[in-house]
Amino acid sequence: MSGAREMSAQMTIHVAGDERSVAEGTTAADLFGADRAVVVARVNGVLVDLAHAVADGDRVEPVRIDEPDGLMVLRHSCAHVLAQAVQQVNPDAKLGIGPPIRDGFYYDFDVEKPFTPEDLKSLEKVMQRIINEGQTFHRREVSDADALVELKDEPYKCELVGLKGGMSHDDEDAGASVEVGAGTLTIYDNLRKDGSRAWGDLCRGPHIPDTKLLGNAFKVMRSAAAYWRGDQANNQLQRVYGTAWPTKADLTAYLDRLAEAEKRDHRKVGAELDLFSFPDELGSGLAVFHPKGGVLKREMEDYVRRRHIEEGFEYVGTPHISKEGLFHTSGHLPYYKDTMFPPMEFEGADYYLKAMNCPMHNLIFRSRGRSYRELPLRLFEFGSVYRFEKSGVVHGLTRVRGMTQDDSHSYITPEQAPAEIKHLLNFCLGLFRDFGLDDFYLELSTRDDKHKDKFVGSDEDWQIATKVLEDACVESGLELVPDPGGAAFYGPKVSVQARDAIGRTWQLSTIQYDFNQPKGFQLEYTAADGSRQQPVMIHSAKFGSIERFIGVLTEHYAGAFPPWLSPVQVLGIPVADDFNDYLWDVLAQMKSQGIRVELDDSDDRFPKKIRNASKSKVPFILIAGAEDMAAGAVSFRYRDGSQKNGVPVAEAIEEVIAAIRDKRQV
RNA sequence: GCUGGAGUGGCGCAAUCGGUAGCGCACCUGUCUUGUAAACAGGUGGUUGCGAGUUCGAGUCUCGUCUCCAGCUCCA
Repeated sequence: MSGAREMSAQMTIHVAGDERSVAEGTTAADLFGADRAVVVARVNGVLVDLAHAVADGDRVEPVRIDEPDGLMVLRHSCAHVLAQAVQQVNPDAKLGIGPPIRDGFYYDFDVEKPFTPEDLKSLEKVMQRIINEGQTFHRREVSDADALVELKDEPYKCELVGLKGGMSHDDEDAGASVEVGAGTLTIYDNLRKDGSRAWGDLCRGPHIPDTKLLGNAFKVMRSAAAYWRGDQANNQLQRVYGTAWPTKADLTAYLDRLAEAEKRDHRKVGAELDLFSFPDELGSGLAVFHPKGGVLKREMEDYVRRRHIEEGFEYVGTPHISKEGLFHTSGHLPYYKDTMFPPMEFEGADYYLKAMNCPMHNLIFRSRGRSYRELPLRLFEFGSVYRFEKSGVVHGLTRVRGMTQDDSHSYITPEQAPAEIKHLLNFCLGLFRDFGLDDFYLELSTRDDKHKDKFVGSDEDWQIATKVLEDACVESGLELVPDPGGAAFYGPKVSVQARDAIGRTWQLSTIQYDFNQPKGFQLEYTAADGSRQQPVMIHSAKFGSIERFIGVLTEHYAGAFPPWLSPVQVLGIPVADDFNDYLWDVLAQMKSQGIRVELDDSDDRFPKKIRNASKSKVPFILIAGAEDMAAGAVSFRYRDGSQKNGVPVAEAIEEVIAAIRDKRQV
């Protein structure tokens, strides 16, 4: 190093776009170290430690702690501090992997006893001490053989060393790539101020220069079990989740966001607003809709049904159960049996609750000869399906065992596929906008080529289907995220993901290209030349499930639904009993025009009625007292607490009607 | 399904070392009722999720089971 300096050989590099001449041996820290907010560098597109020495011709950019890559590194380094803390408290804990994730990080450990909430609290204290020590991260290259010797007490790390090179995509997904990259193995040592080694971990890096940067803007969140390398067949490790941010204020803001999400939780809001419940007596994952939730559900269904018909769908109806043969033909019993409820046997046949509507729609298609002139033939219904979801995954309305799909099947010629998919995609997006969601991206789920046994159909069929879907996605201009291995057993799918009011994403629509069921059901139509041809079918559920969508909307609006969906649209509150009749007369006029109204004629005093009304989140509170009555008027109180007094009755009615008609939020 | 946590009136919570279940809201009754987030008084309601066990005695300890929560694995 000093030799190089003496020679003072110069080299040319590009720093954040500017060409600069620097001495050989210059590190990223030399270039950016003065700014503590710069935590790592990007050299020729690759993230490296600040201690990394740049080479002639390198393109070097600073990476700040608050940009996405910087946050990932910060969180990854925090995961190391957590692991150090765990091994300090429990030297027998074996290390799994510890990657950064969205908003935080986790680290997996093999420990005798799972972590208790108290353990997590004390771990946080130990972490804080490590951070306050100002330990520095140092990268050290090791050979595979040396690594295996050094890590002889870390069986999981050794396994990762053995995997290096032959790493599969699954492992990358599971975060293993954070520990070992494709190239030389590296170990990161944490050194104390006096230069002694506090801890070390097999890791690809890079890391922040020192632990001080973590400050007090981190938190250990929770622990849970996780399978080693994400495989149910492997050991369960104890995973500790944490979060880390550039500043304490960022951490607080994040915790506030979590609190906001909790406040919006549809299970909580649904109970508060008397929308739906999940009676134990029914069984797990089965919801009942109360009158107010019933209004919401009916409004949605009525609108969605009408829109389907306008878009060229035909409304059909099918039963909830069927003899097993049907689900053999469709492929569900061979490929999907675990997710179906066990059969009930009677009259010598096994009957299954349906998990999908498509087989029954196929029977409708097949009920008579079909002409090419009928295509696209689009069958649609609100189909009740039942799925035997594993007990641990059932969750509110978003993951249930009994649900209503707004399910349709388009029977088309292969040539019609691109146009039909585009049509469906636009239809879905339009529906979401009507419901107040307007931020989307697409996910393309394809077959996992390594597990072909989970999917039916030839390579060629899959290739064609995938290409058609992908083209439609690209053409939509929306962001497209690949999801390898996520396809249905009978074909690839596109799903529409929507972001809600607080930025969370939900999977809603799915559009699936299916060449298998037409084969299985021997569907055919007569082409123009008189030949018999096999149609392609496109499955599409716009909201996925009505139940889930109600859950999503409840959280999106935090229960304050736009007037057209609100169970009660106008709630009348008289200033005193004497105005009950006058106010009811106004409400009755609204009611006769289809507006959902209620009058609070309870014995409560006026302020209490206002409070109750506010908590119920009705969009329009209508107030009438002596002044209003004298003027033939009413007063509005809106959800934000604002007020509009002395509105002539006719005007008030028009205001409410317009808001409902325009599907406006108020 | 797996790991951990938790189930106490409709909802939110309390109950010390194991000593026989209490509060607020809601609900019911009565007296009230005049302009923007809680009038006052009284009252009803619980086999502490369910079933065993330990104990003189179990909300509390043990086992089983069901349900919920967090995550894993899956998925609309």
